[in-house]
Amino acid sequence: MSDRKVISFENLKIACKSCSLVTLCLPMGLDPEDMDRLDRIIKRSRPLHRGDHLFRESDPFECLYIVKTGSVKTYAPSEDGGEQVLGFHLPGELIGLDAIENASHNCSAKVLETAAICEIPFGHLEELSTSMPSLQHQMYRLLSREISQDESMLTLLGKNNAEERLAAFLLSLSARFKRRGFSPYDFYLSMSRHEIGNYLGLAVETVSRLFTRFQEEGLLEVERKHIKLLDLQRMETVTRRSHSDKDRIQST
Amino acid sequence: MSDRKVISFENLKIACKSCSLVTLCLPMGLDPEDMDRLDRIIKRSRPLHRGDHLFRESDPFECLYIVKTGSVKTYAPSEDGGEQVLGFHLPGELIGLDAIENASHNCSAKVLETAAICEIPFGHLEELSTSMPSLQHQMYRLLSREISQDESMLTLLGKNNAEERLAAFLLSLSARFKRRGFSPYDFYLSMSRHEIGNYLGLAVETVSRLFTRFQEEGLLEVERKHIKLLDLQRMETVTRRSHSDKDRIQST
DNA sequence: CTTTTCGTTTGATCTGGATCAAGTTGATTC
DNA sequence: GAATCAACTTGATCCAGATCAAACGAAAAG
Repeated sequence: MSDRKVISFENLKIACKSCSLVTLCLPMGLDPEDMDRLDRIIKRSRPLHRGDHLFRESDPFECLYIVKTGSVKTYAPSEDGGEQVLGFHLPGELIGLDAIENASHNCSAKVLETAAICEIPFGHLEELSTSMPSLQHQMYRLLSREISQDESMLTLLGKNNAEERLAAFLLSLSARFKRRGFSPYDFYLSMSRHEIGNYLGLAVETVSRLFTRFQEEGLLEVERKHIKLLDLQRMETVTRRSHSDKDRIQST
Repeated sequence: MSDRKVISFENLKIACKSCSLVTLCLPMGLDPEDMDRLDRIIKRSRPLHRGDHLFRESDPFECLYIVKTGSVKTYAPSEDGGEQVLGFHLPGELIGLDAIENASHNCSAKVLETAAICEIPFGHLEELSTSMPSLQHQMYRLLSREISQDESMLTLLGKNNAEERLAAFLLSLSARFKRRGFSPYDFYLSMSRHEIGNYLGLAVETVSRLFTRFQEEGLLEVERKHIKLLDLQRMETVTRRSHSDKDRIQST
């Protein structure tokens, strides 16, 4: 009887080959047959809502997750109730790669905006990649990319001041929205000022003041979560405003 | 004629199965036959000396490197001659994993202490791992571990103050020396104060003052590069001295 | 041996961003 | 509508750690 309902559910469960994310997601570059094989092990859950967890720290590691729609943050909770935000994840991005090693998650993943998620049982994925060199290659690439990203984040936290960090953050979001077919100039933040600050190693107040300052400088317009970047070019230069000649380490 | 020389060179070129690092290195856990297959693609170069580069940023990515003896630092050079130290690498540690994605290195690797290095052509390794599930699994684990480590470094830089960072750094070195059969209490630093500071996002002077302070507090004895940790237990508590209840983010 | 050089230490001062303290603005509930 | 509450903003103050400055010591070079 409730055929319509089933059908509308199924709409969310598009196969990889008909998914708009295919060019920037895990199956990227697989040939149609391989993509089908991968497709068969992927589970597509009903949408999760703001505040829901994909997994929590110390949960047993079963699956990798890919954001299909919506957004997700990952964070490392600390004993005392604090947390370090590790990343914000947009459609097509893979979550959980840091859990492979010790078979349990060492961060938590929480939904920021209602999200459709693809679940990939890692055991199956690993098995599949044994007989599918292109998939194995893709996994190596994605793992490696995650490392590169973490390293540039380390550089950002180690070397850049507050305004450089926020500028870099906004430009990163902008570029990622662009790749996904959204405007790189005009978008909504799915995270709070608090979460941005936490992610960037800054206090909320600093983030807030910087938004105000950037607006005064004509770099952007901001109204709550709504951001309009007015000058990407100039924002780019802000990320290097303090080109610190300091700590050069002379070659030995 | 120079048989002795050849033999002494060959001493450095021990096969994985007779290498003392086998329990914490790439071939860890492979069965003897697989280990031999891996062994055959590994190149063992003559020792490199302080200041030599394994590779530089933007070099084409050909190989992964494993430190066999000595130590190596990796760092991201920036346009203006500065750099961000990304890591210090001890025997058994794999270097270059961040280069897989874009086929060229995005950091540089420089020898700190005369080092024997194993070179692993990545193309061959990837090929091999296609037909060797245990090797593939090991690669996934090592890539994942790198991500975990980078993430805990992000937390350290984002949340911890100067003394917590240095304490954590010393304990990390201590634990890694211990795993390698060296004393966890008594060791030599192969990097300068400057490089430690750079790695931890601190000024040289701060690092120096902290060493002095730790010594005054009876946590360690330091004489130039020589460190004696007197109380690991207490040092552990130093890494959490400021348990900042701040930035809790209430669950939504 | 003396001189240079580079890494390190120590002291004095300065400052970016944290912290503290009020508001303000919207959204949600009653 | 009023009341509550959470997210955000803005201002005032403070401080950890950066920066500046100077000296010291070890090791290398002459």
